[in-house]
Amino acid sequence: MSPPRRYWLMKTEPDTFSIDDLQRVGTEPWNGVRNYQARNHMRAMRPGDGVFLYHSSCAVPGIAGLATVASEAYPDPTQFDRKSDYFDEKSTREDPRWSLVDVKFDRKLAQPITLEEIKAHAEDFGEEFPLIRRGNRLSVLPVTAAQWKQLLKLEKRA
DNA sequence: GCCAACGTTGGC
DNA sequence: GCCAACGTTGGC
Repeated sequence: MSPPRRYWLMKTEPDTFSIDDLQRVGTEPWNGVRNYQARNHMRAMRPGDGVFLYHSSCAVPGIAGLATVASEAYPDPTQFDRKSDYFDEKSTREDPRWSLVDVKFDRKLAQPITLEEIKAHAEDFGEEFPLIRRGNRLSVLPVTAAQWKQLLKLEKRA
């Protein structure tokens, strides 16, 4: 029996890598995550899991599109690359510290589900929803099936 | 193991 | 650009 599909939210800065970039490349190895909690969430991902792609640090922060987890977690190659910004001299190939998954483009939302809208419906998501907790900085976070459904209801169809 | 200093994130 | 919140580092 296959495990149930799970859901996640992954942040990206659109100036660096946006939903349009993901659409263009199709599938992207989600490298550069250097936070243990976020890493652990990626290690829990399974191919087929649903992903909200969230644009942060931009004019209108919010969910910009949908994607799918396209691989199991595997070692992030940039941790071994001296020339990479994500190089980690303390990581070894025998015991890699950082993991990533491949993320596959699903669709771009006609209009983003903005952080403002999400906050306005905060009561639908419960107190536990990390995205709208004060000072949240986690770049990869779990979304429950109920939250996934509720959030999609906020989408304005074209 | 505590905690101050520091760096980063991310909304505004 | 500001600043609050948070994670990490390193001295003790």
